[in-house]
Amino acid sequence: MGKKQPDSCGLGPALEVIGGKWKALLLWQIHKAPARFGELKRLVPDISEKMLIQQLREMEADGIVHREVFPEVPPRVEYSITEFGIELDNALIPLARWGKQHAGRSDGQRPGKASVLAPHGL
Amino acid sequence: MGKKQPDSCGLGPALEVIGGKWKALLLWQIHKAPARFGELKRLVPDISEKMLIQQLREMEADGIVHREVFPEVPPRVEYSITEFGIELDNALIPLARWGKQHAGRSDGQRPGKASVLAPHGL
DNA sequence: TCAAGTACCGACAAAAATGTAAGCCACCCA
DNA sequence: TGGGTGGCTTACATTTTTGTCGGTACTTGA
Repeated sequence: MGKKQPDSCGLGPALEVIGGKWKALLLWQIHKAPARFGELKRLVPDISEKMLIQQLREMEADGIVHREVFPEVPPRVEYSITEFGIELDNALIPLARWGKQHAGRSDGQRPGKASVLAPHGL
Repeated sequence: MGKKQPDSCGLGPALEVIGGKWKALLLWQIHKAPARFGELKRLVPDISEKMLIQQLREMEADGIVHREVFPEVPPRVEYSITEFGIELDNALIPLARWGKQHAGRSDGQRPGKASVLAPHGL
């Protein structure tokens, strides 16, 4: 396994970084303005703390968000988008536009799809 | 449920249509040339027949691929990309380029991610 | 001393996505 | 009559992802 097929496009790595139920939404929020943990919790009320921190950590590991701890009291941790994340964000714009334009054909959902990917306000 | 948040981007619907382990790869193959069921099976050898047909059906329901049965013998079913699918494909190009450029930072995978999304030659 | 706020961690469980394996039906060829 | 091909369908199992809930550590304020 792990062999690359000769005709691969770049969607694999990209979807690994931005796929899943929450990451796009989080990137979207963070790109609008840096935000702290609790703030994100409020902005995305349906996410559990576990998922929030998990996704943030993965996005940090992937270099698309930056985590900064301010040694204040009470403690403050701020998440902001990186240059790299901005590039990704830009690359997502056409896709977002496509989704926006064609949102609502067979809307609601296809029967049987419970929509783990982005069931929210994406 | 189903309420849209005021500041939604269009990634929700888009990821619903193209997300998951196989769809991008299938769209990629079909966009290169129309293909029949058995052909796709050969082109994407790791996919099970069940997943193949399931994803094709969903993509058909989403209007990005077209299914045509030729009343020949032996039976022939051909899957081709629709106009709508081509638009999606185009919208994916920047993302694919981003992925290609930056594939291989923390490559292999992040620890603990088993990569259900596109573990292949995407 | 007790509650509340901030930013987490981790065991366990539910839910969703994907995989396995078998079978079906119509037809051809031998 | 039997085996092979093509395009599925179905029941069941496994893997992956997401959720629930409780706990930690520190500090301020009542």
